[in-house]
Amino acid sequence: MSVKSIFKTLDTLDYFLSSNSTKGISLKEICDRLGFKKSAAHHMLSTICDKGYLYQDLKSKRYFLGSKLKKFSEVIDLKANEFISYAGPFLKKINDITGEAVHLASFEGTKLITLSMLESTHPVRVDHGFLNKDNAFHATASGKAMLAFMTEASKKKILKGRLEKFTNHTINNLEHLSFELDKINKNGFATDDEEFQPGVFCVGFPIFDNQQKPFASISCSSPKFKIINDKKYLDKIKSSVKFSAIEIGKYFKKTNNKGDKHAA
Amino acid sequence: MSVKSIFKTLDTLDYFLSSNSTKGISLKEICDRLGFKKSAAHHMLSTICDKGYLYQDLKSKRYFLGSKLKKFSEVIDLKANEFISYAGPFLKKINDITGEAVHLASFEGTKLITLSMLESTHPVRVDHGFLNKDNAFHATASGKAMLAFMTEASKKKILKGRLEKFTNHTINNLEHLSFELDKINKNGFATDDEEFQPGVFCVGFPIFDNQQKPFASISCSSPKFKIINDKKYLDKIKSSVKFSAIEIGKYFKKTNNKGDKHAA
DNA sequence: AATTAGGTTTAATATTATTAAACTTTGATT
DNA sequence: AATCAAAGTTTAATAATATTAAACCTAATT
Repeated sequence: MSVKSIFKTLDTLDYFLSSNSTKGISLKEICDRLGFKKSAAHHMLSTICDKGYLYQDLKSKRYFLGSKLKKFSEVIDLKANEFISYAGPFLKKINDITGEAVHLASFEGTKLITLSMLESTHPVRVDHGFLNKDNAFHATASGKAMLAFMTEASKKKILKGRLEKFTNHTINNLEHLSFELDKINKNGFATDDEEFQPGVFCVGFPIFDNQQKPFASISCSSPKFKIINDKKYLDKIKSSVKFSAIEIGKYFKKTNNKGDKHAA
Repeated sequence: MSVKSIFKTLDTLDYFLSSNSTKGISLKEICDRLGFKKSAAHHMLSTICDKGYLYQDLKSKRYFLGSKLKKFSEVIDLKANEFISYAGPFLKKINDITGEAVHLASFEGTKLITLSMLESTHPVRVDHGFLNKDNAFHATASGKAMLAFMTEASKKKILKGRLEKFTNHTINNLEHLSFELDKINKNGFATDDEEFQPGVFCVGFPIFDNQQKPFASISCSSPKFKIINDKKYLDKIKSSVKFSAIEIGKYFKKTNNKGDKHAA
C-alpha cells in the first residue's frame, strides 16, 4: 500500500525534472498537468518549499527546484560513476562495430535502470527515448540477462508484480519466463525479440561483479529486419557485446571494486 | 498548514543526505533517528522506493538513495554555478586579506541560502558549520544586507514568521529591525554584532543584479574581540568586502546575465 | 474602475495515514 | 540443526490527516 500524498509530492518533483522551463512552474500548470485541485496542491507545494526542495519566487509566485536537490548528486555513490566511465569505451566499441544503439543497464532494488547509452549511428535507427524502464525486467534483453543469473529469491521479488505486456511478443507468463531465463542462464546471453518494442531486436549480456553476481548488463538494439535479412549480422552483434561485457566485468577485479550494494 | 507525511518524507531524504554511509540505512535506524513507527515508516519508504527516489537492496533490505536524485543536479540552473564560479576569486581575495571566514549567500523564496564559503585561516576561528540557515535573514549580515534593499512586499513576506532569537543580541522586534534595515540601506552595508552567534561579528555587503535588485551578498565573520581590540581591523574588513561585492556585481553587466528568477 | 485569472485561506468532511499486534524472515547462538 | 532474537512486513481498526469547495485576496488587464 502506498502513501498517496508522497506519491503526489514525488510526481511533482518528477514534473520539475522533466520540465526544462527556466522561469519556474505555476500552481495552475502543476494542477492542470498532474490533475490536482489547486488548494490541495498549494498545501503540498508549501510543504515542499518549507523543506527547501522547491521554492516559490516572491514576485512571480512560480515554483522552482531548490538548490538542496543539487546536493544529492554530491552524495550519491561515485562508484557507479567510476563504473560508467570504465564501461564507456567498451560501449563505444560495440557502437563502432555495429552502429547500433547500446545500453548499459543495472538495477536498484527491483527496478531496472539505465546507466548510460549510445545512440544508433544508422539512418534507420531504433529510438528508446526513455531511460527509466520501470517494470521492464522481463521484457528487455538487459533485464533478462541480469535476472537469469540472480538467486531465486531475487527473481521472485523482482517479478512479483504483474508482468506488463508491452507488445504481443512480451513474455507475461511466469512459467514461460522461467523457462526463458533458464535458457539464458545456459547460453550466457539474452535476446529481446520485439518483446519491448515492435520491430526492435536486442541482444544482452550480463556483467558480473567480484562475487560472480550480475551487477549490470549491456545490450545492443537493432531493427528486426536487419537481423532477418542478414544472418551473420546477429553473430557480429553477439560477439561484440560479449567481448565488451567480459571486458567491463574486469573492472571489479582490476580495481578491487565491489558490487557491494547489490544483492542479486 | 503543512502536510505531515510530506514533511516526514523529505526529512527522510534529508537524513540520507546527511548520512555518509555507503552501505545504506536500515528501517530501524530511520525509525530510531527520526522518531517514526516502523510500520508507518515502512509504508513511507515503500512509496518513496516506488518512485525511485530511494531503493531497497534485495538482500540486506537496507535503503539507498536512488540514482534519480542525481538527475536533479543536471537540471538545476547552471546560472547559479556560473555566478558562484565568477565570485570565487573575489571571496578568495577577502579571505587572503583578512584571513577570516567568507560567505556568499543568496535566497530562494523566503529562505536564505549559502552558495559558497571559505573558512578562516586564523588559529582562532569562527565556525559556522551549517550552510542552510533557515529563517536567519534577520539575524545575519548576509541576510540583512539583502533585505535592506528589497521591496516592502518582499521584506514583509520574508519576515512574516516569528523572528527567532539566536542570541540575546538578535533583533527579534519588527520595528527595531525596520529601523536597522533603513540604516543599512543608507550605509550600503550590514553588520551582525553577535546577533546570530555569540562572539561573532560579521560585515555584509549586498550584490545587485542588472536591475539593481539584491541578488546575493557576501559577508566576512570575525571574532568580536578582534574588532574591539583593533579599530582599524573593521575598516580593513569593510573595504575588502565592499570591493569584492562591487566586483561580483559586475557579473551581471559583463555577461548580460540576469537575476531573472529572483524577485526582490 | 471593473473584470478576470491566479493564488491563498478556511472550516467541514471524507479519506488517508497510523497504530498495535500478529506474522515472517533472517541471522546468530547453542 | 534447532532455537531464539532482531529486523522487516502485513493487516484491519482507528485516529488523524489531507482534501474539498467556497470564499477571499491580489495583481494584472481592459
